[in-house]
Amino acid sequence: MTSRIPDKATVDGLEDRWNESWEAAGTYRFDESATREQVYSIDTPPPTVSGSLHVGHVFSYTHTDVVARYQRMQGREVFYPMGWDDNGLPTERRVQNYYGVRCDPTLPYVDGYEPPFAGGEGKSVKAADQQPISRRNFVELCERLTAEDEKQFEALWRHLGLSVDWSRTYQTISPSSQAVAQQAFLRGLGRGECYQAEAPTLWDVTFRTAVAQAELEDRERPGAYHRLAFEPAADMEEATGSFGTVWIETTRPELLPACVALVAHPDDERYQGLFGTHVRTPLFGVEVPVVPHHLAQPDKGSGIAMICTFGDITDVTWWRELKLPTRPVLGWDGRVLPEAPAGISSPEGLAAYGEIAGMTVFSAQKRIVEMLVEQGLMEGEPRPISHPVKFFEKGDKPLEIVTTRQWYIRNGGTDAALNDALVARGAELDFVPDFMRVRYENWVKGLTGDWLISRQRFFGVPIPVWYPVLADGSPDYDNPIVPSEDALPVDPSADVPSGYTADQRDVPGGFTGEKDIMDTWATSSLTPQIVCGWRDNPALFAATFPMDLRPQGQDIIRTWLFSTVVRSHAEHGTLPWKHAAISGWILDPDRKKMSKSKGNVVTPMGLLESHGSDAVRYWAAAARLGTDAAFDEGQMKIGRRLAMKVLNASKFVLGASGVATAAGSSLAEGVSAAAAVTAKPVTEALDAAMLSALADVVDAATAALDNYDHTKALEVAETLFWTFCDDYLELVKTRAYDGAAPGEAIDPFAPCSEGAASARATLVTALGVFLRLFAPVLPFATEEVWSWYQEGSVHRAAWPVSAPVRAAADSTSGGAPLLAAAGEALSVLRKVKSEAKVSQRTEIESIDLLVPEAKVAFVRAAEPDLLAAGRVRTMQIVDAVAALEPGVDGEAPEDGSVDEIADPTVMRTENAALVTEA
RNA sequence: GGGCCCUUAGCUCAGUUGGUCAGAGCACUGCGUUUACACCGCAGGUGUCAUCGGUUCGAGUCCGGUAGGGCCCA
Repeated sequence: MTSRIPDKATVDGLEDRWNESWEAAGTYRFDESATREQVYSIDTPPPTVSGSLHVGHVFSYTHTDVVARYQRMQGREVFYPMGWDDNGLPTERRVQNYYGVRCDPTLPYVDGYEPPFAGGEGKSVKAADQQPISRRNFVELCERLTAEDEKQFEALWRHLGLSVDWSRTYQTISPSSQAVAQQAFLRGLGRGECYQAEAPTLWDVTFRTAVAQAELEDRERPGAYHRLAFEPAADMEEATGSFGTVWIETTRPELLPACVALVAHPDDERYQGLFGTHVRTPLFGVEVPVVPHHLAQPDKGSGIAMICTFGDITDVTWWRELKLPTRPVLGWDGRVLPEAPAGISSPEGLAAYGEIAGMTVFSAQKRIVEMLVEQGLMEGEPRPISHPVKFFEKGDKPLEIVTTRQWYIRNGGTDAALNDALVARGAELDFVPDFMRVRYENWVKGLTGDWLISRQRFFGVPIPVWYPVLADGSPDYDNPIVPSEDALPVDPSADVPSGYTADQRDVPGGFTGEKDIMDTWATSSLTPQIVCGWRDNPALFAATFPMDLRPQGQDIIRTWLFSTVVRSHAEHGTLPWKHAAISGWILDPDRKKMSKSKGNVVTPMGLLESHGSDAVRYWAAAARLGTDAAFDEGQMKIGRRLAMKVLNASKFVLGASGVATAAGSSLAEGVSAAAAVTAKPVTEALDAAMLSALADVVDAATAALDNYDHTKALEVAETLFWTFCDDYLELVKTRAYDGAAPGEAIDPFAPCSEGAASARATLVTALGVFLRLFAPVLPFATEEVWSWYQEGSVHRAAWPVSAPVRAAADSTSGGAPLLAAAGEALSVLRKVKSEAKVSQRTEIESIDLLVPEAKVAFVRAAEPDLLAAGRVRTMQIVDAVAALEPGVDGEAPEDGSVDEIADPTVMRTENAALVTEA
């Protein structure tokens, strides 16, 4: 072998070598001068850097990379940036635990602050042990940690071989991302899509922030029904005469002071006479009406329930639709408010309230129950149940509902026309696989309110408004002061609005800054605008937007995908992308969704290092979009075997064709040798059949990839490649060597027999096609081979087209069936030796090959190659059907095979005479 | 409670519009020191296509029911 081509091929170590080379050559650099028609743009999901990457990420990002590499080879200029989602609550929590700190916005900034420790990963630090620091110090720590995380993420992605343009990374917290988020917000404010409202809001008491509908999840939690006595008020006694105590059942007796009504189903006969009359709440003695509403469930508890402001979202619906008063009792810390709500006025009521004021929900419930029991207002013991309770998906305490001023974006939750328009956008989008569209539609049609975007947190994009401070010192929320777009990004808590001076902050007649930040989705819903340069690079924006592809997980269709559609629809009146490719989950071998803990045991970098990146990519590419896949290291081993096979088969092809000899002197020689070899005519039927089959595969793989079906593309290429290695190479080996002795270097420019030239042309042509077909999935092994005898990168080479391959093959018909028939014949010749338990090198003195009639011509066409590959001296090819007729083949089977079980559609042998070694 | 996906060989999965669709690979067994490859090659058999009905000349394939698994939403 030459020095260029290693004596012993290996897939190990290719990652670092080629990553350096690609970086140096700018192989994946995006050319900004490209036009929209030339560009293929991908809206890659920015991973949350505060989490860790797991095998699921490797899986889905590989899918996207296969698309990127394919499109690049198709000649598109691929716009494939990578972002980091470092904005938001997950980062805050990680910083708290990693550095043992907590943000206290009232504290001053400390220059040169160093946290108590670093690296407290994994364990959570109790709030009491966290050092309180200023907001600016806290944000600096967030930035410091995310920068570290981002380095590690990039290293992993590079090792995996993602062909992103690493000069185009972005962060969702960067100033330019903030500016985009703020500009989009201000545009929305101008159009009325962004608005603020004082309304009941789902509230996480741990994080003390509002939470959006999309961030909710139900969790089954134990609770208990408490049966409480409501005494009739005067009007009820009058109306009903004898109606006594009304018993209701509730899981939240602590909300009794917030009770504003009782509700029953309008058709519930038990309570017909009560509607419109009043009862008095136990302990607090507040008169509340009994009202009918269809959402009341007659079969739950006693069929009549108390409405509190607010116990759950049904309470909110009742409160709104029935226009009930507001009597909140919980504050944003999750504790009972110090002051009793309006309505409680009796000394007994106020005294009872005093007993629970300031308590947590848990303690308040306990105390209320004690009081109810003492006064005989509760019947029996609490009845334990298990019921679904709303949680913030990242929280661990049940959500409360608190009335606060918040910012919203219209998303069709309150506007039927907008809802229809957004459903129509979903119909316009090409979901891969198509059934994922249903998830989008279900979500959009089921929205019950607009998108709440304000968060009472610290690390995020500030809502870019100020408010005038009125003479009484209160903010004038109705008249926000906005910055100009060219001043963005702004931090209203630090920056001063134009027309004001810093000393006017928070004083009457002055201004006050909005303290809330935006939810992280309010920024990440703008990834197309961020990466495409909407704000600051109009030429780039024109060349890349609307984008071609949004790859993402199915779990965030309702959040990321939908919110991106909402923003693009509002700002640009278009879809943000044409296609949405949805990857499935990785499942444990026991078919459960891969858990975080298990995902961490198998670290992605460990996998890549032990199997090789190409092997792991193969495993990922072998799973279809939208389909859950098993975590299967066996599949990675197969991928590794394929990559090894690519290297070894390539070594053979280049050696037997003589290209390796030329490449040994210089790459340029190798290139011209490959050109010279492939320029020779393909004269042999078997060679033509190989190329014809290959042309079919090129067409099938191309069609599959155009359809985002990387699995099919890989499968067809892989199947033919194994036929190429196992059968075709073996068949033409002898012919291609053209009499060269073992180890003898073949001169690719020297004259050779027509048959050898035909074989060599086919081998080198096929190799070039296979390498390019595999390049998107196995970028390292294919690039390695490409470098042995071709200039430039295989990843910038043109995707193969079938026409020239087919043209080279058209001298003889036969195609794939001929190749298959020759392979089958080779197989039965091998079987003779395998069953005789002798080496495949053993020669066959003579043999009869019984061939189904339809294949006879094919086998004859490949006869010389079969004789050579099978080491057969004389072979009689016989029609298998005719052979069944006694005497037609001239003799009875001598080897004892029985004709009556023979199937004339199956190729087989008879009368084999092996040469016994002396 | 509603929606979506899945159930094919021991395992992981293909099976386009109903008609060679009963398939691949892995695993397993046997053989083999081949002028690419031991991180290898060759040769082997394995299935009531979850289940029950229906449509059809014909059903893994289309329709309905049931059971199990997964996910999403109430």
